[in-house]
Amino acid sequence: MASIKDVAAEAGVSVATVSRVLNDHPSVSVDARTRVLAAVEALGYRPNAVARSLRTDQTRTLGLVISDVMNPYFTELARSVEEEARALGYSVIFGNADERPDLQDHHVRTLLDRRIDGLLVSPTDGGSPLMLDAARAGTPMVFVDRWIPGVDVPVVRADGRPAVRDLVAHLHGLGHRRLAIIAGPAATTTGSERVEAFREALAEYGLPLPDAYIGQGDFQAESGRRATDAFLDLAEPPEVVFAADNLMALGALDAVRARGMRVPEDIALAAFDDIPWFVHTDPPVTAVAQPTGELGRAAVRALVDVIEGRPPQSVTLAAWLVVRRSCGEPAPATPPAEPSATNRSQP
Amino acid sequence: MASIKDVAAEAGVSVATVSRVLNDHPSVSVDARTRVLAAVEALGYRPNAVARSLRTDQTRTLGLVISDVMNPYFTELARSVEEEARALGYSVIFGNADERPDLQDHHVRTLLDRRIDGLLVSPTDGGSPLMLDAARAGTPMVFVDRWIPGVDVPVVRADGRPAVRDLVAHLHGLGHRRLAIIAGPAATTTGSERVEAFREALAEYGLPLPDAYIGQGDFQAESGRRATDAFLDLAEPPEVVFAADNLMALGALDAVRARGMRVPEDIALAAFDDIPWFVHTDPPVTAVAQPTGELGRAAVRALVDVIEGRPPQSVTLAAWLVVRRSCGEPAPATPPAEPSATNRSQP
DNA sequence: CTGAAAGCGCTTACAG
DNA sequence: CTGAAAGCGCTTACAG
Repeated sequence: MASIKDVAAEAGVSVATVSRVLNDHPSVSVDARTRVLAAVEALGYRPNAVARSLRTDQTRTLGLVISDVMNPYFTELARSVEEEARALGYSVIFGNADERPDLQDHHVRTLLDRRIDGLLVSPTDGGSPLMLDAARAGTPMVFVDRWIPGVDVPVVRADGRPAVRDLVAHLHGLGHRRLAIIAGPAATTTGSERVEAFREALAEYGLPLPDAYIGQGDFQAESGRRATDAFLDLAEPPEVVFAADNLMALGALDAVRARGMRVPEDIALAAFDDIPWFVHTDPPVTAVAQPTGELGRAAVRALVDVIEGRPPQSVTLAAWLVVRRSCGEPAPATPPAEPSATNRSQP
Repeated sequence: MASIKDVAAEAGVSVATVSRVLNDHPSVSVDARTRVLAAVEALGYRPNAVARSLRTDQTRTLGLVISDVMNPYFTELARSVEEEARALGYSVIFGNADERPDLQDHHVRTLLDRRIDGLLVSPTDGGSPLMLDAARAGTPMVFVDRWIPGVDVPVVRADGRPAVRDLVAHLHGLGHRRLAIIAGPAATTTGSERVEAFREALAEYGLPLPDAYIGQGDFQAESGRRATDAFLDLAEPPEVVFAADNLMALGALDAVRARGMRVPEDIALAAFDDIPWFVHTDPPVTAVAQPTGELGRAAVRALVDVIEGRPPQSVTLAAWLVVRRSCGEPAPATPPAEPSATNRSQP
C-alpha cells in the first residue's frame, strides 16, 4: 500500500508538502498541489488513519457501548448515533454488552485502548470501577438512555414518567385494579425508574404494588417469560402485566401463549418501548414510545461538544403513550395520531 | 495518559524490556518482569493500540459492512460476528450501508483507511469499483449472505432453494395458484436468487410467475408496502404474497391492514427470514428461516483463515421452512418442532 | 511556499 | 537477559 513517501517521490516534493496538500493547508503553491493530487490519484493513495491518529492524538472515532444490540430500541439508537456521528465527521465503534457488566467492561477497555475520542454509554449496571475511573480521568463521556448517579457526566434520555401515568390512567379506566410490572435490573436507572413511576401512578389511584406483582427481569425475553409464568401461578394473578421493555413483553407473550391463554381477555399487556411489530401482533400492543432517533442524535451532539471543548448539555425528552388493543381498549372514538408502522415518530 | 516510557522509568528498565513483558516474550528475568508489572499496575498503564498497530501493521480489527442494521436478520448476523471475532481475539467495526451503495462505499473506504485486518461484507449492489479493487489488491475479504459473482472471495451463505420449494409445495397444497413475490434489488444475489428459486418451484407445478406478480422491492418496509398495494390494485390480485425479507413482509402487513383486509382470508403472506415476532403477529407468519448465528460465526472463521494465511473455505448452510398460519394452514396434526420465540434455532 | 527534522508510542532485530 | 536504535506513516513547528 502506497505511503506518503511514495506520493512525495512521485510528485517530486517532500512529504511535508504532500501532507499540507492532504490537509488543505493554505500555503502550498498551485503547482505543487496539482502534482501531489496527480500522484495521489496515480498511486491510489489513501492516508493511513492509524499513523495520523498516533501523530495528532485524535482518532475521530466515538465508542458506543450499548446494553443489548438485539433489542430493537438499542438497534435504532445505534443507528441514529452512527448517522449523526458521520454527519459530524466521526466514525463509531460499537460494543454490545448484552446486559453483562463483564462484557461492558471488556468493550470499554478495548475502546479506551483504541484511543477513541469519546465514549457514549448506556450502562448495564451501577457503574464499574473501570468506567468510573475513565469518567474521572477526563475521558469525554455521555450517558444515553441509562445513567449512573453521582458521576459528572451529561445524560441524554427520555422521561417516561408522564407516559406511565397516562398508561395507568388508561388501565384504571378500563377497570383493571391488579396491575403487575416486569422490571429491569434495579442497578440500572431505567430498571428502577420505571418501577417507581408505575408505583407512584398506581398510588394516585389508591392502588398498591405488592411485591408479588413485581417481577424481576433483566430486559431480555427469557426473563419476561419467567416473570409472567410466576404471575400466572399466583393464587390471585394480576389483570395486567406491564413489561419494562419490548423484549420482556415478547417473553410475556410467549408465556401467555404457551398456556393457551389470550391477551387481553385473560390478561392485559403493555410495554415500555414501542416497535413497528407491535402494530401487527395479536393483539396490537399498547406501549410507551420514545423519541429514539432524536435521543441518539442529541447524545452524539453532547459528546462532540465535550470533545471539542464546548459546554455539553444534558437532554431529557418526552416519551408518550400509544394505545392499542392489548389492554382491552375498544378502538377510541377519535383515534390519536399514531406513528406509522415502521417509523418511530418523533413528538 | 501513561506511556511505555513512564512505565520504563518507574520500573527502572528500558522500554524494550517493558514491551517484552507486555508481549509475553520469553527472555525476561523474573525480577524485571515483576518490577514492570508493578509499574504497570501503579500507573494504570494501558498500551496504546494505535501505536502498536502502526508498528506491527495489524489492528486485530475486522470490518463488517452490513446492508441494513435495522433488519433483525442483519442485527443478529452482526451480533454473532462480533461474538466469534471476540473469541478469536479480534474487535469488529460495523458500517451500516442502509441498502445504499454510496454509504457502503463510504464505510468500505473508512474501514480500509483504518487498516482493518479483514473485511466482511454483505454487498448492497453488484460491486462498486472500490470494493472490487480492494478485493483484487489482496485485502482479506469474505462475503456473507450476499455476494458478488466473478470475484475470488469466499462466500458464506444459506441456500434457500429447497426451503422455497417446500414453501411453494405448501402453498400449492392449500389450493393457491396465483402466487406473487416481492423481490429485493436484482443487483443483489439474494434479490435475484429468491425470485429464481420461486420461479423454478412454481414451474414444477406448472404455475407461471407473470411480471405483474413480481414486485420490485429494496428489502425495506416501505417498498413492501408499495409492492403490495400494486398487487392489490390488480384486476386479478395474487392469492399469496411472498416477501423476500422480513421488513418487506412488515410493509405488506401494513398495506393489507390499511385496506381493512385480512391475512390469510383475503390474501396469504409468507416471508424470507424468520424472526421471533412472527410467532405473535396476527396471524403468525410462515417463513423461511436461516441459521443466522452460524452464518456469522462461519464467516468470521473464514475471514480469520484468510488473514492468518490458512486456506479459506466457502460455506453454504441450509435454510428451512417454518409453517405457521399466514397462508391459511390449519394447525398441522403433528406440529413440527418449532424454534422457540426468541432463539432462532439451528438446523 | 518548501523541506529537513523531530516526535507520536510502540516493537524488534542487533549487539552485548 | 537487556538496552540503544531504527522505523512504522504521519504532522507540524522551525528555518529558510
